[in-house]
Amino acid sequence: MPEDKITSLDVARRAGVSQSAVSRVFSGASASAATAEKVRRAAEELGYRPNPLARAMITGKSRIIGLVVAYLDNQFYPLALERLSKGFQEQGYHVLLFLIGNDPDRVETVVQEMMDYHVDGIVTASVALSNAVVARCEGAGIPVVMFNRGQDDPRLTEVTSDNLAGGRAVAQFLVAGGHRRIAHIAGWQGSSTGRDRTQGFVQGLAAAGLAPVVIEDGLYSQETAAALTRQIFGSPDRPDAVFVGNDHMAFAVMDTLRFELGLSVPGDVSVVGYDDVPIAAWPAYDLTTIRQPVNRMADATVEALMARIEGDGAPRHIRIPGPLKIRGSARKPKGFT
Amino acid sequence: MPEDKITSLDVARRAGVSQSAVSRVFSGASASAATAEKVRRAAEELGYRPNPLARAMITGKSRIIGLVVAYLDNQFYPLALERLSKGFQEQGYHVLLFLIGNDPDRVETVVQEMMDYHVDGIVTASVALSNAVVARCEGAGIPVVMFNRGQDDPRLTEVTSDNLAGGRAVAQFLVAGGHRRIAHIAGWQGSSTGRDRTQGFVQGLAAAGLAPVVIEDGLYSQETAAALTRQIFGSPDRPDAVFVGNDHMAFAVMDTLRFELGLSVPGDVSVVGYDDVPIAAWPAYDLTTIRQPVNRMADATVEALMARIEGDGAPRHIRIPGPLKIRGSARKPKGFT
DNA sequence: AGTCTTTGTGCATTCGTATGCAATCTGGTG
DNA sequence: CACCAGATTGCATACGAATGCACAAAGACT
Repeated sequence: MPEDKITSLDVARRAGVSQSAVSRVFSGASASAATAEKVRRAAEELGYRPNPLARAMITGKSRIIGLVVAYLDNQFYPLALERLSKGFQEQGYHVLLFLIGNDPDRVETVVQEMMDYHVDGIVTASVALSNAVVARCEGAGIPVVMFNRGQDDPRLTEVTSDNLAGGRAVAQFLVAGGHRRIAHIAGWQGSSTGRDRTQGFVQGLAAAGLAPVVIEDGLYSQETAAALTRQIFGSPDRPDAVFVGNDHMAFAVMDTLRFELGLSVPGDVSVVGYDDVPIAAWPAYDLTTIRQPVNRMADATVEALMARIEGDGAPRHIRIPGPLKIRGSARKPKGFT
Repeated sequence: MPEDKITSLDVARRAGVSQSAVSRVFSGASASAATAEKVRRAAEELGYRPNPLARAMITGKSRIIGLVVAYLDNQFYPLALERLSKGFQEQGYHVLLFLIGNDPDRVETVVQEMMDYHVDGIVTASVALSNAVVARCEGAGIPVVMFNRGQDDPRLTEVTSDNLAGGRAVAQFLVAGGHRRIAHIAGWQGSSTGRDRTQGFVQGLAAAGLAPVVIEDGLYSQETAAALTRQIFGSPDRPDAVFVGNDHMAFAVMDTLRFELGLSVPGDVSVVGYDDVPIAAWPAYDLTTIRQPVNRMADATVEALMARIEGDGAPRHIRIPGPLKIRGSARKPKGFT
């Protein structure tokens, strides 16, 4: 098994053809059946594999996708990452992963590094992009798709679920359940998802002539959510329902309600989340929530990025609807199932 | 802001030096202070950044690490991934991520693809490697570190927690708690972690003159674990304690015990897990478990791989101890806290 | 049979950086 | 002031594959 650095030239020699012939066979350009056969055989025997780095240098296409994620501690992101990664691999691309925490400066650095590697495209998951960064990618001809975040930039492709509609659906559901004193521990208001869910929710309540008795920003943090829960539900005139900006915070809210405040869910308080991560279906939580279709969102992301790389397609804003998933953490209105 | 393809030659011209001078300044080779200054200034003005692909072609070093993971649905892995990724980034390396599910053939393919990209090193997380694959990496001079899995191959560096000791600790704890009828829903016996934990556990019980009343392979699957729970704890002469091969299965076990079988944990059954993922600390589970120090394991992995890339250091087997984390899901022996 | 296409092939060059070698320069020393 | 060691620098080439161009071969057609 010959292992050391077989180049196209080696193959060419063995097949009795020129190096360019080998290149053409492997890059799909025209070649006669006879030549192709000889080349393939020789390549097989030598264990030749084209060097993607060399190829990238000439063509400018690396077949690498840059993937930027802030954190992985919300189950939604590992799942998205999994699907995205597999999707790109199926398309013959590879994934260069960057985890940046929430340091906005890191984004700059990281985008720069991706451009150094001549990535063919970039996916950002729940990461905001400054105008300068977007402009730079645009200038370099690198398409960018934002996953699960929107910023209304016409140069960007965005894939989100319909957070506005989701928020509204939660409002309707809680109202239909007879709740009138409803609190909202919101998703981080610095993010489009957080804002949209809140906005939809407020609209939905308004349509019923109601308003949240309290709105606080949970910052997508379990600690913050737990603290807010103590504050909001610590007194006797507490609300009897709460819409929480994502599932992970909702779990913290439920735990705090049940194990610290001794309240029953949904007996004393109805809780609704957002995401429908797998944990939401675990019996311990059995959380009513809006389903974000991760897989469909990831697939759409892959598809959209591929389209932009191939050249077809302008930036689009893709919004995927997410149904309400009714479970046991919130009082069920009659007629709902 | 000049954005298009600035090369070292452009910088050279502007700085009035040769291209090689530029190269030397950026690759840390010798250069006079004056030249370096001129070059840096010119580079700065032009917005020049060295092309890592071109560099990789010459040097054979890509500064890319290949990272292979099977799944991300056990919270342990996203956390590991996060830490590993950040660690490598701090060292100036980049991470090419491969998710392979549990298809053993994918490993072959994926390793081949990593070698195509001339990765400087490979980390596999909970993935078994065939001898052929190990040999090929060895032959290509690419160091491999296995994270959280061992296969006693002297050519490989492995980082695991001390699963044997962990299993033993669980046995001692349960015995000290007065349990005598103890079941074991094991981690996948096709993995070293699963086998070692089981072996340690059995040894630990044996030391007290006991043996598990039943051992079944939970395959690291929640569905399987739930099904086994029904089977094992469905009859009146059920065990009063169970050691589960990892936390994620333990959550399913607890849910099944409580919500399907109507049993109390730890009242009727003590449950102990393995990993101490963050969810284990959530009040709904409050799971007693063996802590796998993810961060320390990841740091050790980065460090070990770096060492091997730099050339120093032979393959090592690194075993990091993991303490028992006592919470509320298992009866506490007197004297333990 | 002769000319025009079409298809396939090889030659030479290119991508952007690193590096061996030889030439030049620097400063120190006798 | 001449000379030498050491430090810098530029030149040319290499890494491995892709591609424009010119040319050769094969087929199409009158």
